[in-house]
Amino acid sequence: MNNSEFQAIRMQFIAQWGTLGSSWGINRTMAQIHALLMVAVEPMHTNEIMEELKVSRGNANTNLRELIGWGLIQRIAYPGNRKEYFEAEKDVWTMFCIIARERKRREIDPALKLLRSSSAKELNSKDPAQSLFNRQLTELADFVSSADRILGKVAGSEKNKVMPFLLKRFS
Amino acid sequence: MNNSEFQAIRMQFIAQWGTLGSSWGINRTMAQIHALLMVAVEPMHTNEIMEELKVSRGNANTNLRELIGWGLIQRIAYPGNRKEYFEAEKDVWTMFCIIARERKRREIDPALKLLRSSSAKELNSKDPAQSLFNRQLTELADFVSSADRILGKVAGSEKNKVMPFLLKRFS
DNA sequence: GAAAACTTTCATTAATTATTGAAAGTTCAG
DNA sequence: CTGAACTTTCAATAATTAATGAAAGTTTTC
Repeated sequence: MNNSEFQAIRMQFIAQWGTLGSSWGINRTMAQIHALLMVAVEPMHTNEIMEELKVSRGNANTNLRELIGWGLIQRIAYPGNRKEYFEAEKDVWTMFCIIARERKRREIDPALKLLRSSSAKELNSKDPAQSLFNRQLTELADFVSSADRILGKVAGSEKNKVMPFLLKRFS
Repeated sequence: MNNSEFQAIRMQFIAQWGTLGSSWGINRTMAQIHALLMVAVEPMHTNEIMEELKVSRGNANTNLRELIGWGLIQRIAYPGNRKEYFEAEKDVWTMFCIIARERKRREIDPALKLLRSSSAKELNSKDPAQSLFNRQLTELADFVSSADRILGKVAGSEKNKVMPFLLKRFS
C-alpha cells in the first residue's frame, strides 16, 4: 500500500474514532487527538495536530490538556526546541488501567457517595415506600461497591496475571 | 422519619441521580425516570411521572420508550384501565446484565468493527508508520475483543456463580 | 361511528456543550 | 530589558442535544 492510500485510511480511522467517541460521551476532538497520537510514530506538537485535524488552537490546547489530565498522553520537551510535543501512552493494558481508574474516580465514586448518603438516613421501616427505598439503594450501593473494588483490583494488576486468568475462567 | 421528610430525601436522590446521569452520557430525564421507578412501590403511569419530575408529556414519553428499549423498564397493563403503567426492573444484578449487554451492542461492537476493518488492510510493513498503525489497532482490537467476551460471559451468568468467585479472587 | 381516553410525533424553542480566534500570558535567548 | 516564540484563556459563536406542547394518531367504549 502506498503512502497516500495509507494516509486516507489513517485519517478515516481517526475521523470515525472521533464519531464513536461522541457516542461514548467523549468529545470528538479529544477522541480524535487521542487516536492521532496513538498511531503517531513520533511525538507531535500542537500545530501539527491542529493542521491534521483541522481544529483551532484553542480547541487543540483544551483537549490536549484534558488528555494529559486523564494521563493518556504526556508532554515531551526536546532540548533546544521551545515547542511542546505530545506522545500517547501506547500500551493497551496501561491505557485500560488509566481509563478504569479515572472513570472510577469521576463516575463511580460520586454515584456511590450519593447512594450511600441517601440510604444512610434513618428511615421508617414500617412504611413500605421507605423500606423499599432503603433496600433498593443499599443493594445498589453494595453492588456498585463490589464491582468498583473488583475493577480497581483488575486495573491495578499486571496484565499477565489477570487476563489469562479471566480468559480461562470466562471463555 | 415522617412522610414529608422522606419525600424530600427521595426527590433529592432522584434529582441528583439525574445530574449524575448527565456525567455518564445519559440524559437527565431518562436517569431521573429510571431512579423514580426503581424506588417506586407500585407501577406508575405517564401523568404521575410528568408531575413528579415536572417534565412535559413528550419528554416523559420519549424517555420511557428509550428505557423500554434498553429493557430497564416494562409496560404494565391493568384490566379495565386504559393507562399504561411502567415498572422498573429492580434486581440489581439483572440491571447490570441488561446494561452490560446493551452497552456492548451500542458502544463496543461498533468500535471493534472499526478497529478490525481498519487493521485488516494490506499494509506495507516496511513503512514504520503503517507497521505501527497495524500493530496498535490489532492490539487494541484484541484487547477490546477479549474484554468484551469476558464481560459478555460475566453478564450472562448467575450472580451467585460469578460474584463470589470474583470477590474471592479480587478482594 | 363518534366521542372519550389515552399515546405518539414533531416542529419549535431552550439548554448545553464544543469550537473559534484574538488577546493576554509566559518563557527564554540575546 | 525586549522581542520572538510559544501556550493559555475566554468571550463570542456554532453545533448539538434535550424539552415543550399542541396536533395527530390510536384504541376502546357506548
